[in-house]
Amino acid sequence: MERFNFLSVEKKWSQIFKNQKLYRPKPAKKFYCLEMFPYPSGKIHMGHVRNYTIGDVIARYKYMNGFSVLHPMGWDSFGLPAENAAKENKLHPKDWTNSNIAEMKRQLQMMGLSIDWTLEISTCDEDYYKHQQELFIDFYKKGLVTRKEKYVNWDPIENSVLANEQVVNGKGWRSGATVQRKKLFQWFFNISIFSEELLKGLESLNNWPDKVKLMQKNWIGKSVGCEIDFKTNIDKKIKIFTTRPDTIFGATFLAISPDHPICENLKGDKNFLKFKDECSKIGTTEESIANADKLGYKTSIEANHPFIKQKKIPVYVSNFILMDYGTGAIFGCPAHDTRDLEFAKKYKIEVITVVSPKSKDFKIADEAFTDEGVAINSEFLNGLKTSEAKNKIISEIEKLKIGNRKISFRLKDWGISRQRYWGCPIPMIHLENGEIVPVEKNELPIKLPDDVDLSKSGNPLDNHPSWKKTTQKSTGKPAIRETDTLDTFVDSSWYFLRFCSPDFKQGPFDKEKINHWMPVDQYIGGVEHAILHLLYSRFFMKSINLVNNDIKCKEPFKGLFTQGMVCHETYKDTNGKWLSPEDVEHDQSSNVVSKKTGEKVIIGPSESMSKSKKNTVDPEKMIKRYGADAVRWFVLSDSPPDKDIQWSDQGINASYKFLQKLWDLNQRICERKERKNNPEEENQFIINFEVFIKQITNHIENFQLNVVIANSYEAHRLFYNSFEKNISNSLLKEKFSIFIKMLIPIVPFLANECLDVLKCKKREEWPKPDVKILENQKIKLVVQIDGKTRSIKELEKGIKEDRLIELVKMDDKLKKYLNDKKIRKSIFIKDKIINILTY
RNA sequence: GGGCAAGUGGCGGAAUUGGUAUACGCGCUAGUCUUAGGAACUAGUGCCGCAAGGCUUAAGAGUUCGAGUCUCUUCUUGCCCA
Repeated sequence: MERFNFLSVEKKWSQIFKNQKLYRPKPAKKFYCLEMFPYPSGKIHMGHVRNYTIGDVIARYKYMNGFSVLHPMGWDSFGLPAENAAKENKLHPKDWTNSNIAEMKRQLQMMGLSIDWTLEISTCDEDYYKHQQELFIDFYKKGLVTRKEKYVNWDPIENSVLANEQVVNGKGWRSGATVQRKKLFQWFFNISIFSEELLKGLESLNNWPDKVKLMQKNWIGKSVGCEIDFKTNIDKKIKIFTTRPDTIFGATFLAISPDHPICENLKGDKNFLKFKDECSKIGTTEESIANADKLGYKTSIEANHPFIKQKKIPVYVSNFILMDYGTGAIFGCPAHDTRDLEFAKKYKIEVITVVSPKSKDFKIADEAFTDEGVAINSEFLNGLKTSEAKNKIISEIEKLKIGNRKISFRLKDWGISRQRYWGCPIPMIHLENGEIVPVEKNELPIKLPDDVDLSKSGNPLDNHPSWKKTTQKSTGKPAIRETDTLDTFVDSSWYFLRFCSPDFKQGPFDKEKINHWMPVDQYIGGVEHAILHLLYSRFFMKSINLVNNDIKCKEPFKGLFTQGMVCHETYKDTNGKWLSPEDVEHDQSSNVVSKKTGEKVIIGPSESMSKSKKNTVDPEKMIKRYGADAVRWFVLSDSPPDKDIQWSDQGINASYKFLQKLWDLNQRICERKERKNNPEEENQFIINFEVFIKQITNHIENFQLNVVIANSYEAHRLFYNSFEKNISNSLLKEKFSIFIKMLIPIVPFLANECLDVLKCKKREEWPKPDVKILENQKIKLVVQIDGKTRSIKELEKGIKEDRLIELVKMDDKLKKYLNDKKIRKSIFIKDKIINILTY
């Protein structure tokens, strides 16, 4: 028999897939299937293969179910690596990027994806970033953009500002350099004005993983509390923020940040300056502050307790209060806050218990009680539950006009300035009088200069001899261009809109097209973007709604799926150097050894594939060796798509072997000699097959693609075993063709080729299980006696309990379990189970 | 430190959501065919036991006729936030 020649079959079908689109005419419902677009780093990796295979299964499946499917692809092509590569290889970032795109596109096209490549976009194209500059100006005019001086995270290696979320453990996420604190003028998107809406919008996202919604919720970090002004013995008040105003009667100190304005009064105090110095040594990241010893400096300032006359409260400057959060000042209630208690013990501050788990006597000893409870020792709050006490005290505070209810968010405005070359220029100009204004829209795009010197340190656009010098168009006055470029997260915050009308000239998008295709019905990508990219995209959608009042879509991604990573064992030689999977082999006694030296290799844990650990597997090599279908099959087969998957040579080999078997069976079925048919056998065969239609359909709908693969193995076995049965050729072939059709989304090359051989023309429709056949099926009823399963009986549907007990009593095998015992009770679930209980 | 997941054979993992635990795949064992097998095919494969049978979903309790699934306690791992 002829073996499956994937090389020629893939060649044939990729020509067809290239022009095959998944659109259908009008009455069909739309389905927008999108996978996160890649950064063109050079070559595709297994993570891409997994991501785009999952997306392709969904896109093709939805198409077969009658949807008109938008399935585009593009390139997230601005970013620092292009500049670094340019420095190393003396290639212009544009050339480096574009050649990577060409290479990766070629590789993606080997995979058999149902992408409409006519929609391809690249964020570093002028055609794309021109419209991004338009959006920036629109946002600016709506007050969504500000420029402010702020402490920033400065990465000394990248010579650039990092967003908070790009600082990991006090280090730059890419460079690994220790981040410094620096005060700079920066451009910001005012994402925080949407805090409440971004939080609320999460509730409508039913097709998002709960885990992602929770992460976003925590990131936005809404806390309800109040601000309270404390009078002091100097002429300034101290405004504090607290989420636990109900503990005010337990307040025994105030703590303020070393950066608090009131500290200006202490500038002459040598001890204070020494203390402040000490604080800055600890570092500025929230983590190091949380882990550091709680330090305090007792000032001479005293505050008055707002509800206890004559009570004076000491004011400490403390290293664990951040100026950025709330008002930069708190009242300390040691009894009910862990950090406050630690602080109080260290400085021997009074501890007053004001909340009790029950209403009885209760006193704090070694551990703070931070849960909700009942107020005690709190005058007019006594006996109230925490939530009631909060409301009461806040209304009291508001009555006395010493503070008010306040909702505070953790979400900060999004700093978008980057001092880099390879990014979208910010379309603003600085006039000589200090005014900063947007350029006219008809001047767009503000293009990046091609002739740029990247070898100097600092901001390349600022270093450029002439680029920044310009004039204001309306007045002819000289002006200086903004030399910061936009964070690349901006590029990816609206690309899904551009895909709906990638050639639209008059603006970022054609509203009609957006109203048709948006929202993205299914978005698929890595969980590492769970917070930032998704939050920023949601912000863009809200902002665009603010600028345009005729856009229907409020949330960009209706459905979200986050796939797991592709992992591989790691290998090190005896010198501790990383070895790639290609450098190792199994010797005769099945030890893993180095190919070069023959020495034993140390096998490390399976980790996410990365170049630094050399545990990557090249997708193109695998496709060339096993075929694209086998690679697709494997990345779906071994683990649930949302979990990590282990790449394994045995696994890909098994996939390859199975697809060969499937091909063999396909051929055998085509050449099968006719048989006398037996209606009963045929009937059973039909029933068995209908079950698979139902299972495969349900499992795709639930994203259980690994189970779809398992079902397919089983379905194959059904046909394999039915080959010798008394089933007519036409029936066997008809059902087999339906089975192969269901494999189109998973293995499009093989499935389409099989269908050609089977001479099956209609292949655009997903089969529906025959409900009648499934309903008339016999059932398998579990018989338990005293809770133990003793038999499984195949019976007609709808059998009655009495009749069943009769059957059990007569059954030779079951009789003995009943012996002569009397039946005490039986639990009967129709068509499912009977549990007979004896005395 | 806080929050959220998860823990099922030698391994990756199923389980119609409270009703046959271990589907499917890998690996392993035996056999057939082959010059050969890292090919193909057949059979077997949770644990104890010759068997009848018993035990088994991290550990322990609880609810239930019935628990991998629900509740509580403990342990372990992963992720996110600090």
